[in-house]
Amino acid sequence: MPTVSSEELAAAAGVNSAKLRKDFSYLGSYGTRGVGYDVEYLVYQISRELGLTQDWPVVIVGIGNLGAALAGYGGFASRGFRVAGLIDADRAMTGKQVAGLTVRHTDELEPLIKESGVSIGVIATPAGAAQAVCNRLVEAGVTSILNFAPTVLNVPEGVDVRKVDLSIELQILAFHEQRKAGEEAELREAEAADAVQGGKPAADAAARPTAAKKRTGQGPDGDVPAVMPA
Amino acid sequence: MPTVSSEELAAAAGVNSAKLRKDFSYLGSYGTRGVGYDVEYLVYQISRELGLTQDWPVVIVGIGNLGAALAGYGGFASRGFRVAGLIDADRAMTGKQVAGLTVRHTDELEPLIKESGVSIGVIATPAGAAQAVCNRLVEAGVTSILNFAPTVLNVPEGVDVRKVDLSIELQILAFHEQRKAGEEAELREAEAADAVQGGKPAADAAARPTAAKKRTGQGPDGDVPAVMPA
DNA sequence: CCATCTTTGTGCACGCGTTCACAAAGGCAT
DNA sequence: ATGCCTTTGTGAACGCGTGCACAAAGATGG
Ligand SMILES: NC(=O)c1ccc[n+]([C@@H]2O[C@H](COP(=O)([O-])OP(=O)(O)OC[C@H]3O[C@@H](n4cnc5c(N)ncnc54)[C@H](O)[C@@H]3O)[C@@H](O)[C@H]2O)c1
Ligand SMILES: NC(=O)c1ccc[n+]([C@@H]2O[C@H](COP(=O)([O-])OP(=O)(O)OC[C@H]3O[C@@H](n4cnc5c(N)ncnc54)[C@H](O)[C@@H]3O)[C@@H](O)[C@H]2O)c1
Repeated sequence: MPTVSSEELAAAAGVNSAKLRKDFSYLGSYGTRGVGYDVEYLVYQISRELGLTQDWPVVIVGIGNLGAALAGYGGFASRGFRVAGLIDADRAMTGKQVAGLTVRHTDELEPLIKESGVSIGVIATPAGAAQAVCNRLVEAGVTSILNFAPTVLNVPEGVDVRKVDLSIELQILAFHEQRKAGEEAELREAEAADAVQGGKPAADAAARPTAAKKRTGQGPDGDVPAVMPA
Repeated sequence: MPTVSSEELAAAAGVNSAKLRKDFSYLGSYGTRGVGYDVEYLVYQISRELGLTQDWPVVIVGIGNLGAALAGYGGFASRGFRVAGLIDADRAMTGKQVAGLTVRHTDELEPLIKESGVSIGVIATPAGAAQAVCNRLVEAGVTSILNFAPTVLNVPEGVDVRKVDLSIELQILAFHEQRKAGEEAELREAEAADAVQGGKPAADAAARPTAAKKRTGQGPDGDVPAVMPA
């Protein structure tokens, strides 16, 4: 398959083809009208733009359950990331082999960063230690941080932080789950109310009516979730 | 601290106070003008709205490095999530204790979900197995899925999927990192160009001029990242 | 060489989330 | 009781991303 059209790519990615073309247009005009995009060339251009053609050394701090899993994760290497070092404060951990790498003590954090030219740090320590670790990383020259600890990190301007909070991910799912349950209950209510005509409940459920529209005064304080955007 | 103002909360969270008030208003009018919000009451209302007052049983499928870390993570229980069961396809894993729970074989997936009333599933299997696992989860009644495998899952309508892709998180950081480097380089160029007057480089850097504005024709194909929104 | 057909690149409009700004509400001191 | 001061709740405006629709471009066949 030497070329692809924006339509095909959009269908595969589940997005609008116009959006996809507009996004590509920011990278330049790499397509050929009437034909589509040259796959190989496009992959290269996107890779280059995303920085995948570079080698990014990364340091992981906090080699506990999560840190160890991350250290051994093969999916990083394939995207151009290389684990340059593993750091832990626990002396018992120091020197141990994790995923083929030797765990080094926190004391060696700064020299490691400077020697390896690390600019991306991953924090997988307990929440209490995260800010202190963050400060040391930034001080040593790290300008991008991926934070797994459930804390908001304060960093100087010019430093990027991305936070991955798995509890919040689950909470978001639970929130929608609760809403789904509430909608269903309300639907059943409505069904029972006008049970005169034999409606098509399945079709109604699929049509997703804007249920729970207004706070229905049924509980003392409204046990049904309020309506908010998205 | 019995009450807080929207201004205080907004500062702590790093958002606009008007946005925060408008968000709260979707839950109802729980504030008192001239005073602020009653902390205890607000916490309860938000918890209830988010579904934190409920108990959410969760099943984790794929007890490898990541799955085991998740199983042992204490941060879930504190938000109302309870690991109802651990599932793995590897017979060697079956029966083993992980984080105080016994790993059960994939055969027991359906009965586990039905017995425990699980509606949220976590997929931590290799990418190749993810879709099959997803299908079985959905078939058994799970309507929310947290997916760690680097694959796009196809699910029927009414099922929510959230995907956590750690490689993409790193890629986003690397992308900004690359852009920062490009901006700096361009800044140094500009500095060298009008080095006639002794400017204040530090202040300039802080002001973050919209550098890299247009594709500067310096490389054969532009080695500087293009400009795109956000 | 011209006509036709496909697909790109993009101007424009729409919709939604965010922010501004202010009237209304309530506490509190006099 | 009255007036002042603080803070909420929200209408209106703004900005930005998304999607529509189409002209321009280029390939392809006659
Ligand atoms: N395990 C999970 O699945 C999971 C999920 C979501 C979030 N998290 C978060 O990730 C972080 C780590 O989780 P975990 O389960 O791996 O915890 P863990 O206790 O297993 O590991 C923490 C590690 O950090 C090390 N450490 C402590 N202080 C340090 C410091 N100042 N410098 C360097 N290393 C230090 C400890 O020695 C330990 O090895 C926690 O903040 C946790 O909330 C974990
Ligand atoms: N380890 C990480 O830090 C990390 C980071 C990002 C993403 N991921 C992704 O998470 C997934 C798991 O990663 P891992 O490092 O834990 O891998 P792993 O190989 O250590 O664990 C995978 C586990 O899944 C089990 N499994 C395989 N097929 C199964 C099936 N059909 N049903 C049930 N269980 C099955 C295996 O027996 C194994 O125990 C992968 O998709 C990986 O790409 C992992």
